[in-house]
Amino acid sequence: MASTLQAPKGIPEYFPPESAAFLAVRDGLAAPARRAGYGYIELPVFEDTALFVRGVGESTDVVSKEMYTFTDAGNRSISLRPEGTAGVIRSVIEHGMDRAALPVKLWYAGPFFRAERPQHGRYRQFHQVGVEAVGVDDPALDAEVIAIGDAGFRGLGLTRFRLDLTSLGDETCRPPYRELLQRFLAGLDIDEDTRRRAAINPLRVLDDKREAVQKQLVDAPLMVDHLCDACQAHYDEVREHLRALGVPWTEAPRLVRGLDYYTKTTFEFSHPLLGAQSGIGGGGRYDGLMASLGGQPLSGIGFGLGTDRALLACRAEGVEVAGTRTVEVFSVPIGAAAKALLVKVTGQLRAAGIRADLSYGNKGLKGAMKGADRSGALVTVIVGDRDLEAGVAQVKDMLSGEQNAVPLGDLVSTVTTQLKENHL
RNA sequence: GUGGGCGUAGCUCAGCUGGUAGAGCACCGGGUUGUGGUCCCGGGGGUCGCGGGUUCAAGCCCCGUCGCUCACCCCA
Repeated sequence: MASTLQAPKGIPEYFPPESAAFLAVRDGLAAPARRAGYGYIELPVFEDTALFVRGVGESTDVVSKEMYTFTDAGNRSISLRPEGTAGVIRSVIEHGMDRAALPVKLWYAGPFFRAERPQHGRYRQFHQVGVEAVGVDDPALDAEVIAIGDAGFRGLGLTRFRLDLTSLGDETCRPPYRELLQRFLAGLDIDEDTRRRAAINPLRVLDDKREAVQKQLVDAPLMVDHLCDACQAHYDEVREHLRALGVPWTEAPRLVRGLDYYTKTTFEFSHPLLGAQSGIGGGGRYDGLMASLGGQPLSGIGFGLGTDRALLACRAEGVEVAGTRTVEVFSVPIGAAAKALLVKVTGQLRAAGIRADLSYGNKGLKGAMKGADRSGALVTVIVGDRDLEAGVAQVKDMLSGEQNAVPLGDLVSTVTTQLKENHL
């Protein structure tokens, strides 16, 4: 704080001990996807700006104002990735993944960047865990993706999140609905800004937060009442599978997405304890994206889950996501000869798969024991000249306080068994 | 991008109507020259976010700025 150098605005940093929870959340969110046969994909953090422009379209100020865009040394326009789907689809097309067995099922995790004004749960660098299932337009796959998201949050111990679900129709039924909605909105008493939105992205008006606007929208036509037969059947089947999978949801006919390429199934996970930025994940099916990026006209479905917000949700619910104990055995040397020995022993313990640490800095015994205590170790190994002469080490159980002399030759095996017997 | 609140030790915060900084926790050391977690004693730590202004005097008042925060906006 006294330093003049600080992290860029709006970027959360995770460091010990809290960073353990971040890792646990990230891995916990990804676990269900891995169990469901999704393969990991590692993508660039920046891409050709055109990828996002084409993917997102120019409908809102998302592209113009909220992307980190710069020109590189080769005079290329580059943007830090603001989301994951476009990059995944680009990679699928570029490497011909869609020419093998379908669906292509992928998961990813990493940082994303948006130049927004920060607030609780909204950061300029944030993290998402996402999946994409490309190439098969099967309602059962929609249900799988949604169930994976649900399982991710549930696996963390979260119980208070909700899942909103709806269908946005497709190229057959959405255009006529859109016109119908626009005609309805034209008759309302709304301000200039909203009128402009109604022209560009009428569905967005449906989730306007202002009560005065919402009051006028009670009789607004809803997409779910105007689905074509194919979309209706698709949506019905998704819900059937979700029921079978035991995933609870809420019908949310006013749930919208900002982008045109979203079709049919659309969903969002949110958490009531997070304030204004309550969305912890969301996704849906996209029919138009792949073709618009130059690939085959294949459908896909995916989601992005917010790692940072999921972590905030865990805190808000009081869910403990990561164990605090990082070390099992802590070694305390008294004197140089003992240190030389315990450096070696610590290496042997680690090689045996035990989390081991030792007291550095030639601390006094008392200080070193404090370090042992703080490390959370279950067992402490203490060695001084007296022990070296006798050919033993003192092995202390930190919970009971019991301490025994163990022949140096048996040290690693004794510690191993003691850990197993007492604490596993 | 717009508006409100906040910014004092590593952390959480106190500091009355302006009189040149405190607590708890944490950290280090001692009580216990080979033993932690409790207790007692002591210690190190602060350009009071930063810059400017008002004043004899600013942590406190004013302006700007950076950051955090809550909301708007937006939300791929």
